Amino acid sequence: MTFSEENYLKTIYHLTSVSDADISTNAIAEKMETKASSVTDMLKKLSEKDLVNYVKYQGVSLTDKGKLAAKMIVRKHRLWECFLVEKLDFSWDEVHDIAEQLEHIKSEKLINKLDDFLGNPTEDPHGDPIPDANGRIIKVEKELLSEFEKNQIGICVGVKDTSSDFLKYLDKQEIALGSQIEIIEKESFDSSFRIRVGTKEITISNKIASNIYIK
Amino acid sequence: MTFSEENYLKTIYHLTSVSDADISTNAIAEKMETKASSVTDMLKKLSEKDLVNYVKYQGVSLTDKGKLAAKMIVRKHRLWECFLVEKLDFSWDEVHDIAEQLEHIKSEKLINKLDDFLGNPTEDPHGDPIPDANGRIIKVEKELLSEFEKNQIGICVGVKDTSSDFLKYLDKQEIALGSQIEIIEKESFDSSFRIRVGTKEITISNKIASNIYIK
DNA sequence: AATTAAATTTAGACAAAGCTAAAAATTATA
DNA sequence: TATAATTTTTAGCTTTGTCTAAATTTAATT
Ligand SMILES: [Mn+2]
Ligand SMILES: [Mn+2]
Ligand SMILES: [Mn+2]
Ligand SMILES: [Mn+2]
Repeated sequence: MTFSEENYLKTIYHLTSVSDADISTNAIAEKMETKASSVTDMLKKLSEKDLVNYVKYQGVSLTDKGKLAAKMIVRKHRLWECFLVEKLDFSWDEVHDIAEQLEHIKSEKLINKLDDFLGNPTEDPHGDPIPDANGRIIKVEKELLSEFEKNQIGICVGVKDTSSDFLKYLDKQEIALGSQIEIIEKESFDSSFRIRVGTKEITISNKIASNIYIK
Repeated sequence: MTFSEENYLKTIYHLTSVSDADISTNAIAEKMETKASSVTDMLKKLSEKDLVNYVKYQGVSLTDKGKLAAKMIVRKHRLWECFLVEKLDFSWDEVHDIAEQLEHIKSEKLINKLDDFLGNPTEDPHGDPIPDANGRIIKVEKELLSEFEKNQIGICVGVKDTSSDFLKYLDKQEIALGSQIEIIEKESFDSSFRIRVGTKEITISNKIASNIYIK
């Protein structure tokens, strides 16, 4: 399997996890910053290899084989992110791009040994679940901070947007995985929030609140 | 720089370290298990990028820029081999192929942090030197066991052949880096050796002896 | 020095993965 | 429902890295 094929599978997998319905050519093209015509070419190839169910003009979905392959790539990506943060002391906003490369290293033995070396983590540095060697995922209940109401208290357990910019913003506000967050006020006009993080009180926009997962 | 370009540079670098003279197209083709015509194409491209000095029909050598690039790839290869052996508990005969993939990961920060994490090793699991971040190499004096004479004693500090087969043979004979080796007898007929490794006495062929480095 | 052999390069082809522009199918709208 | 807009596919071209077969250059041998 080529890097490119792996990247398409991963993208389809991620798009599937939000929409459930078949994925459109354009959706893939947009997410991968490529052209629809290139996507069509690749879908034919992946279909030929029984990794996706593809019907012309009707969108695409992963086969069982394709889904497992995608999960294994996600597993590698997230385990390498753990390694970078926990062993090499990278910050959580620096690891994604490097993991994008490392996820394509081919060696089952390597990834399983890495998994053990890291103590078989179930979540990556952004709170996303890590599939095990069989593709099984432990799903954790979590809600967006934006869905919370006044006086509710929760723990930050993940982020929806994992861009470096957003993560750096959270660092600045001292919001990290494990931080306790209390809703002091919810402004009805713009749905912004007044929250308490640790000892500090801050105001965050609704856009920020809808990218933080709370439990 | 593409994977392929990096592999050519590395190959030229390794061939240079044994012969010193300009490297022939055929020598590169043989080592890379590719065709001479493919090599010619690539040499033109590398020359265009000032990574090699290439004169048609006259062979090729690395420029300073090319040599530094090659050393950085070797640095990554050997540091990853250390990681695999020391942290993930791979044996020395399993790591080369995985390192062939890992050496192409692009991130200076990653490799320097990995270097620190490993305690800045100067040698890889096969006794080969690891260039530092500036490309400097600490050369260690070493001689082939085959050059040794009766009654001499030395320590195994490296291997010339790093194939899995040879390394497994050494494992079987309980020869490892750091093993003390004493020449008991050198057979004049076939230049084979009777040696003592630790408490055991064994006989090895000249071919074996000329792939073990001793200090 | 002439001829033969070996090494090297060139020419032309191919697969992978991308692109643009045009055609076709689907969906939305008047 | 007919037309317009959007989405998707096809056709044809490009780059990278490879190959085979033919041509050229260099080296070796009579
Ligand atoms: Mn990531
Ligand atoms: Mn992540
Ligand atoms: Mn190696
Ligand atoms: Mn090595």
